[in-house]
Amino acid sequence: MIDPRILRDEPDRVRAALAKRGLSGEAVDRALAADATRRKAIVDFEEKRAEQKQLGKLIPKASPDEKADLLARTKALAAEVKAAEAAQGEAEVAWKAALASIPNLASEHTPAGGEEDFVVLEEVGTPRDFSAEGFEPRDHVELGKLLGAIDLERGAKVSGSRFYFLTGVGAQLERALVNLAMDQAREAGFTEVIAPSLVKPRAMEGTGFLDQAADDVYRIEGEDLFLVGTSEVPMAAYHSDEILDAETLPLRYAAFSPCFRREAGSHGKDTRGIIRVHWFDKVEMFVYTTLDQAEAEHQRLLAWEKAFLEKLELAYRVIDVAAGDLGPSANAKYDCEAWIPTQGKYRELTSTSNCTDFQTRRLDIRARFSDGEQQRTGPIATLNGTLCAMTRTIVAILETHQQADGSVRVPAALQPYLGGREVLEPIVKP
RNA sequence: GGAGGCGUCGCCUAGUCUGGUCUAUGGCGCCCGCCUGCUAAGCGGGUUUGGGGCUACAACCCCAUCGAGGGUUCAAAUCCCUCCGCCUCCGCCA
Repeated sequence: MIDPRILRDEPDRVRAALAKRGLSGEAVDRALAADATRRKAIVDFEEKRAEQKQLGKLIPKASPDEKADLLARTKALAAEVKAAEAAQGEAEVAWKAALASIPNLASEHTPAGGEEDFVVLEEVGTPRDFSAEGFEPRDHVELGKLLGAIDLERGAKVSGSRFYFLTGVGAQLERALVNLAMDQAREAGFTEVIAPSLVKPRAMEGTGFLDQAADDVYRIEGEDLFLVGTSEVPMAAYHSDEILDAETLPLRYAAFSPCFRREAGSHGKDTRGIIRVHWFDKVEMFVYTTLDQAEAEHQRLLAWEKAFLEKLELAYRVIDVAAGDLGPSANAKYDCEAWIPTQGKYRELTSTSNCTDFQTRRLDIRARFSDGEQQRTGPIATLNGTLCAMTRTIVAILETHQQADGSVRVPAALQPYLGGREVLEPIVKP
C-alpha cells in the first residue's frame, strides 16, 4: 500500500499518479473519507476505554455502597466500549481496503498510458540476419525436436496444453542456465536461495498478486495455499513482520523456484512452443534496500540482467514499461526483450521492478535506522528482477544460435556449464 | 495422522492454579549520565511495537499490545473456545 501520509497531505499527487495509469481518482476520495471515519472511531473508543479503566480501578477499593453504584455505571459503559471497539475495527478494515485499492505511484520517468506506450531505452546487439546467411531459421519447437530437447506432445499428454518436458540437452541446458545465473548472482554478492513455491494468502496479498492478477494465480483446492507465479512472492514475504537492521541493507537474494501461471485471458496467445507455459523455472533477484537507494538499485538490477543476456550473446532491447502496465506494486519497471528470429520481434525475457515501500508496508517490514544518536524505524523498499526464466531463455538461445544443419552453437560463457560442449548436435536428422 | 508439553515488551525469566495491588518482575545486553589517570567495577536513569491527540515526523498525554482471533466478566497475561508456531514421543514417508 502507499504511504498514508502522502495520501493525506498530497491527495492530488496520488490522483495524478492514478491518471497516469489510466485510472480515476475516485479511490483517493474513498480512502480519505475512510481515514476520517477511522480516526474519529479511534478517538471515540479510546475515550470510552480510558473512562472504563478509571472506574475499574476504583472497584476493588470501594466500600460496599460505592461498589454497587460503580458496578452499575461501569456495566453500562462496558456495552458502549464494546460497540466503540467494534466500530473502530470496522473503520480500520474499511480504511485498509480503500488504501489497498490504490496502486503504487508511478515514477517520474515512467511513461503514461498502457501496454503499447512503453519507451525503448536502448537496443543491444544486432538481430541475426538469416536471409544473408542463406537459410530459413527453424523455430524452437522444431529445434527442440531435432535436438531431443523439448517434448511438447508428451507434455500435453501428461499435463495438458502449455506443458512440456525438457529432455536430454534441454534438461542439461536448464541446469546449465540455473548454475550460470546462480554463479553470477553469488559473485555479485547475492545470497542463493531455493524458495517454496506454495505460499499462504498473506504472501500473495502482500505482493499485490491478488489484486489485478488474481485470475492468473493457482489455488490449492481445500487448502489455504497458492502456487506462486514468481519467487518474488516468497522472497518478499521472507522478512514479513520483521524489523531489519538498516546496517545490513541491502539484502540481496537470488532465488530459484518453479513458477506457475494460469495464463487466464491469454487463450490463443503464444500457443506454440514454450514461450507461454503454465509452469517454468526461474532464478529471480530480490532486494531489500533503503528508499534512498531504491532507484540506484533498480539500475543495478537492470545492469545484472543485461550482463546475463550478453553472456548468452543475445540481441535485445530494454523498454521502460508504461504506468498502466506496471502491476499494482511497481513504481517503475524495465523489461529486457530478446530478439526471437522466427517471430521477427523482441519478446520479454526479463523484467525488473522497483516496488519502493508498497510491498513492505503490506507485509509489515521495516528497518531500524540510527541517525546519529536517535533511533527510528522506517519503511524500506523491495525490488525484484528476473535473472533467468528458463523456458524463454532456452527459446532465445536455440533460435538465435542455430545453424543451417539444425545444430545450435553454445555461447562461450555457457560452455563450461555444459561440459565444455561448443555445439548441440541434432539427434534426429533434419 | 495420534499423544503430550510450550509460546511473556532484544535474549533469558517471575507472574497463570487462587481474575483487580500487573502502570508485567528480575537478570543479561544495549543507550545516557555520574564517578574515575585510562579501562574495568560501582552508582543513577532509560531501553517493545503500532496507533491517536497536540504538533516541528521533538517533548508531552492517551489507547492498544503477554503467539493470533473470539468468548465469559464491571474487570483477563491469568478462566473458556478456535487457530497458528515450536519442542518431545509414536505412526508414515523423500
